[in-house]
Amino acid sequence: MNPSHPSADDVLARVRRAGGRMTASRRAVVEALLAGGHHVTADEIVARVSRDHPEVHRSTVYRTLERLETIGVITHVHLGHGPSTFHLADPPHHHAVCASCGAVVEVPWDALDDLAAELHAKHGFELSPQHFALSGLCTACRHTE
Amino acid sequence: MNPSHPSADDVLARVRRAGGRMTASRRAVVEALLAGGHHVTADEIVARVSRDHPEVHRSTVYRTLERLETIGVITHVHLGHGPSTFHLADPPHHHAVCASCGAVVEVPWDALDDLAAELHAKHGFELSPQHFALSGLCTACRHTE
DNA sequence: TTCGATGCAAATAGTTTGCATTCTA
DNA sequence: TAGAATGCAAACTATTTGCATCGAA
Repeated sequence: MNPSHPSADDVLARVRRAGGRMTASRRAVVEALLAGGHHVTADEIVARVSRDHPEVHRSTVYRTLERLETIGVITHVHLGHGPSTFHLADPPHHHAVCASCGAVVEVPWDALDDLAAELHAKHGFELSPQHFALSGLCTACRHTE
Repeated sequence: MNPSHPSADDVLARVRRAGGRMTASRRAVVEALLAGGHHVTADEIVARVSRDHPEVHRSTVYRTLERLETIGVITHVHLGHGPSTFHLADPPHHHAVCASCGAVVEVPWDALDDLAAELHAKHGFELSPQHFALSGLCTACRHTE
């Protein structure tokens, strides 16, 4: 099992271990999540699931994502004004979003170490897994503006 | 005029200079914004405005905030899952929100300088005025958990 | 007297919830 | 066969928009 890209079975096994049940809908959602790439919105998952399982409802997708997040398989991040995006919880990283084209840059977890230290020293604030994206301009957009 | 806390007249003057008109509703919204402290939601402004001017509609509040943001008087930031919060554009600062109690810590603009440099060097990403908050735990909550 | 601003109602996006039913363990 | 999970409809929160009217400059 490759930790950077677990299979649907891996994920469902974790759900079971956490006391959850394994259903067809659940599997469909998990497969859509994994097939959707690094950052997927609930809506993209709904669309993908609907292709093969039109009976699976939006609310089931939301509830499944909530469950997966609770047991730590995924997290969600707000990349902008639109919907949340979900991604596997590992490896931990931050997000920087281009305000112009929307490109998402994944920033290694430890890039914020110094900032975290300063926040802690000066404000007593302990930085924890990033829930909101940093914003700015990516290389391409910086050069065309 | 104290730049850290302009009067309603100051703000309305800027609106006029930008080609906008000065109306009673506009003034009411601006006054509510200034009276509301550092970080106010649109809803808090609506509530405050409604006390003295019940006829002013929510949409007017949103449209006024949009106008103020366009001309650079205010900016808005997403502190969490709820509504956006608005604050005067100066001085520029970032936000760190306690995930437990919701306390907002204002982080000086230059605290992210090193991070900005690293993002730029390694990812070609140019960090720009923060639109999303950092999350973590404030001192008090860190000690009681 | 023009055109920006307003009030209202309705639409929108994203997400959540109550409830009866279904199906896994 | 208990109770977790589902599907559906409806509610909900935050925000935006179309449109006729109003009013500042």
